[in-house]
Amino acid sequence: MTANDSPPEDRSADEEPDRSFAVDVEEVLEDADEEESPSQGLFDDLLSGDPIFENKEVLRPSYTPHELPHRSDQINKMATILVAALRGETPSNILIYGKTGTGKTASAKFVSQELEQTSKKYDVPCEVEYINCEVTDTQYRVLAQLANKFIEQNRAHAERRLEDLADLREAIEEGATAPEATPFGSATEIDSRVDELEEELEGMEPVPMTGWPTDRVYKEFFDAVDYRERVVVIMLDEIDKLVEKSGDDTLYNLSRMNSELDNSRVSIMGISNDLKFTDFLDPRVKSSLGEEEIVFPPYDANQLRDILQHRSDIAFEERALTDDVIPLCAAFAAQEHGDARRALDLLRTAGELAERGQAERVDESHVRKAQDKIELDRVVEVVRTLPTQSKLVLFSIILLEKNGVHNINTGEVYNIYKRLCEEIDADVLTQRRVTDLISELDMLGIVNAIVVSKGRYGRTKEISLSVPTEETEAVLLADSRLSQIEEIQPFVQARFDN
DNA sequence: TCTCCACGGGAAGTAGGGGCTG
DNA sequence: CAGCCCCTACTTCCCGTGGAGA
Repeated sequence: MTANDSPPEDRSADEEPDRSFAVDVEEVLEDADEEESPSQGLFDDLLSGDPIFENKEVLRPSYTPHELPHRSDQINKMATILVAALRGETPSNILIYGKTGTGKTASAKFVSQELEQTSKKYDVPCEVEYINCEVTDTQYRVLAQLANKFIEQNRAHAERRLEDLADLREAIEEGATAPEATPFGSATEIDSRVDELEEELEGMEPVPMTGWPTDRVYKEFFDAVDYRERVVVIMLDEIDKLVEKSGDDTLYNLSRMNSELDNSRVSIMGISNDLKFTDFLDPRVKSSLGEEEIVFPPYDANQLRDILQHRSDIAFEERALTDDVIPLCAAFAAQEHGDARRALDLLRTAGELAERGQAERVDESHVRKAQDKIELDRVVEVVRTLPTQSKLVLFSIILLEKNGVHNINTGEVYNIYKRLCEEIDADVLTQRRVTDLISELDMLGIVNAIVVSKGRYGRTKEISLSVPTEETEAVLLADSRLSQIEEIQPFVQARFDN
């Protein structure tokens, strides 16, 4: 991962139709053994049926809709605050709260797009930078990423100026007298300006992703922002993750920047899933960051229905859905705390299942199947990408569960875990560490661990699996290291009998 | 009522890998 | 190269703690 590999131009290419076709091919091949193979070509059958989707992209989470039903209040409030940027003033910092899938990010992105467009229209320098703090979760990385974005922009800016100057220079050389209006009357003045710019360009080297002291990165970022006059809105998505992992230093630094900047103004827009995260903040940061607060309440089933209806009109062919599909998706998602992302996912998956099953229309059964599939996919993905040590811990829990032990406690898990480690020759972690791993599994929703006190017999976590045993075990055993366990399983089991 | 189990969980420290500067 | 710095993954140390049973 290098710092300067973010060419945003690729996006349009990504969205070309043949890409989604490519995905479909994979899915078809994957399922080829399940379906009756037709006598004709592999694809003929699939193409011959009525298509269900008209534009599947609309249902993906990456899609930013042009209209966000039931969010106009929040959007208007954001716009009223951010309009200050277009007047060249510093907008108040904004904190946006709301659970996942309540349209926070979509609304914020929508508003920032509008803001940037309007700023171009009126030629006011105003930029929005989006950072997802779940990915970029340390002060260093946030600063480095911001610094690099601005450095890149500044480079582009300086390069444009250079081109302009070159044009001017050429014009002068061709004999035309430079217009009085230009500040660079003579060729020599242009040359010295060119030299200056080239020197500036030399200084604009990207910040490495690791290695520098943080204050140096901060300085670099600071200079890059202050390079020219503008208002910068920094959008920190999942800001609670950042605070949780690396404290409030980043926010403190960012919020006091304005007092030191000469040319530009910075405004922070924080987006958080967690209503209480400001409790951990320094009071100064808290008050400056929370100048304006906007809450996104969860959608209820009716609102979800509107949203789904809205998108499905674009996404699906006419009459591709039976009447009960959208209400059912909405109801399922409303149970999951009004998560619109989940609702859209459900609808898309249901559509895909119908398409694969070559059904003419999407109906209720597809939605139910989709619900199961999404849950299983999530679990499989999470388990598959677990580090080996966590896999071993999880495997220990599964072994215990399979042997009829319920309300498993930490000690039992640790004993089995130790045996497993010896068998596959892995490092044995301390019990302290293993409890942390169990807590992590709990947070991922793979196991359910509650702390209970058994009086005389101590205090422990009671652990139970919250995912299907067989499927999870299969995923674990697919790991190259864990697969060695398969043969020693009877041995481990024998330990229980004594 | 008091004890004391079997851990939970906070804090601080360490090792090792990556990367920079001079 | 040494001397920094940062990050992750872990260890060590240690101070709780809810409640069954003496």
